[in-house]
Amino acid sequence: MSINLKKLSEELGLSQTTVSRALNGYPEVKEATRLRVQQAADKFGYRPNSRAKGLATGRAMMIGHVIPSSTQHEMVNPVFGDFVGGASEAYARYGYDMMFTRVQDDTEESAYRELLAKRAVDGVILQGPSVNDPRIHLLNELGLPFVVHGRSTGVTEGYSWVDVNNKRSFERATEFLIDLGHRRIALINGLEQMDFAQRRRDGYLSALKARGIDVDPSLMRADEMTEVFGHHQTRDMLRMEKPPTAILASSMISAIGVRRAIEEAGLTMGRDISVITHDDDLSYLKNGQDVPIFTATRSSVRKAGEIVAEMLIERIHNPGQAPLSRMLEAELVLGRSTGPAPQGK
Amino acid sequence: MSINLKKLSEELGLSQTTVSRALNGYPEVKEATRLRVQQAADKFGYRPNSRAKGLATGRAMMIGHVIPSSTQHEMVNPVFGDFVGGASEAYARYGYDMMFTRVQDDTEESAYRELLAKRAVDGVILQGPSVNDPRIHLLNELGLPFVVHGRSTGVTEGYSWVDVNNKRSFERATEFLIDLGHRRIALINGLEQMDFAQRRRDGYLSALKARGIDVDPSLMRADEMTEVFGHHQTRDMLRMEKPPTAILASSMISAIGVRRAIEEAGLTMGRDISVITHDDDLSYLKNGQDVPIFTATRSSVRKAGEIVAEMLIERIHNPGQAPLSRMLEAELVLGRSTGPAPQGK
DNA sequence: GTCATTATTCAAAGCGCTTTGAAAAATGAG
DNA sequence: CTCATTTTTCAAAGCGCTTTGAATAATGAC
Repeated sequence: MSINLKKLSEELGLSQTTVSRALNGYPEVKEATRLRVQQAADKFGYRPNSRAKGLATGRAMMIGHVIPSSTQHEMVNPVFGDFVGGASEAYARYGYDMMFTRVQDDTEESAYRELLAKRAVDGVILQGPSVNDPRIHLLNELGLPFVVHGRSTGVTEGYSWVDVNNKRSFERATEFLIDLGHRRIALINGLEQMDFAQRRRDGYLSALKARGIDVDPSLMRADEMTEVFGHHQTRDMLRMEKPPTAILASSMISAIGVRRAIEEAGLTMGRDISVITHDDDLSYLKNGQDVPIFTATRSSVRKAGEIVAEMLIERIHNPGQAPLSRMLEAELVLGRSTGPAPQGK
Repeated sequence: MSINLKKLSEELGLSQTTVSRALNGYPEVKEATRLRVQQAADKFGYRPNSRAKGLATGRAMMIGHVIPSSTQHEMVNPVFGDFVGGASEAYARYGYDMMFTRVQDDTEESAYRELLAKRAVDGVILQGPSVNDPRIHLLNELGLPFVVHGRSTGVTEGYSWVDVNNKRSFERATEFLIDLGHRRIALINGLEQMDFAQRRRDGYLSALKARGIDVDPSLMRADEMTEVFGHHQTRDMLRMEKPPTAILASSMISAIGVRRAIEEAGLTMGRDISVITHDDDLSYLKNGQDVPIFTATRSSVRKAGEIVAEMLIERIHNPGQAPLSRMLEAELVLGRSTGPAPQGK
């Protein structure tokens, strides 16, 4: 079988204690010995068995991500890869690995309990929080370190989070459209129970209200943010008696569908109808090269993943410390999808 | 601290042996005892510590995925989420978890060695193989069970794989375009060193050759399959003296860019210029609802993930067995993006 | 050269589980 | 009621590491 600590120490004529200490950088070992040990370890390609090490230290050096299987689109979704990419960047820096557990939606709670009981992870990241997300209370109760990507309206107890200022960014986007003269502004949002969707709607409504513009519920659509959804809703709204002159979309993917519907209707985006989308700055779906295709509220989800991961590691290393939080501001980038509201409409 | 086997067995007045056996379904324990143990375990929410269990059994119940950090777009890419979603579905069925390790590109080899030496995983999945991928030899040498998603041209030793018949599907797509009267057919492919890109090109070339159509190298473009890339290359080609009348794209994402460029040029897709794309059948990026947007070679990458995972588990459970393989045929779905070649062009 | 310090090294216990080999309990044939 | 068999349970070893408390070696003051 492969080399282990016992064999390595026999090979060196040293005790396991000394070899272990040498490799883990403890001060009570002679520099010359440490060097000798190090070289032998390299030579034999020795790596401590992670399970044995974890058992002895009580630390798994592993971060858990729990993926409910039903919420296919919101989780196994376009941002997933980039978010995970950012997070894993941070994990790698601190020597952590990441683990995914897939669960049936109704067993998500027990999945967390199990993760803790099995001592499989040192902490978890909670993705895609809904309004009043019950998982937060559960995790607090369990005492398992966690950080939420997003927030959960309605939850009163403390928790650590990293979130984009969704309300502010959609408020700004809406104001911008109003300034351009738009009055009939549609919102193509993500699933209503998702917290981010709620906040974006709040921002949208708050801007309309501040400018005294009536809210038309038929201009507000919400569902999973697929391309098809964006297309479908836009086509539908363009057939209305008084169609919107501007559309606010919650993701680039749905915005692409919006664009498709606009063009199918023989209209031109940015002239006949304006579009602003949220842009997660995905690596494979850049918003154009020099000039952005869409005017957008931009915030890198990859960066967010990195920050979330770093915060979690911080919390794992300093348990008992008060919850942390970090608000990220989205930037409003101007593209070619917006223009003055057409006259006489 | 939390409950463990020792405490549980004390609680029950039984030995650890019996409790362990009862929970693991061994036959040499009285049914009444098993029931009593089971109930107590449930009551206390007992779960065996996975690291201790792994140490004792020598099995990690964990599958590894190694993600090279440079290949951002090809790995942290749109299909990543769906592929992983499918795989995790299969893992869950067999009680495995999945683990991701992020590595610097130049340390990928040592990452595998380390994974093995640390005994952190029972097997790994190799994603995104290039032509002559050196990782295959490495993994064979290490004796770590693995399955490749895709194949690697040039590698002569045996290995298990699951792949789409990329050559055949692009051959068919090209033939289809030729049948429609197209003669200047462009190929907007993925990175050249990727094996799938190579095979698709082969299929494309083979169809052209079979019909005696000259190959124009200026119509063949290859790079990371982003939206921007599809757009850029298409715009570029449309400005040629003799622009293509049809375009073959390697992914929906680039096809969306292709479409954007076509429309920006004032042309209509399906009439002025035909497009066929490969469609991974992503959950958030369906190719239209009833009528597909694009004529496409379709093959679910989610399904592929599931098959790959299942094959890997099979190999883990039966080591030493001859390599397995599975070829998936893509289906050619007809959408609105293709039509007869325009006359006089 | 001696003895108190300090620097190194070591043996053994412990992390929480599985599993081997042995012991105890139950069963049944006679 | 015995004694051989079969069931059921148990004590202890082992998985590969870290870490405690003790032992040994090196150092330096006198």
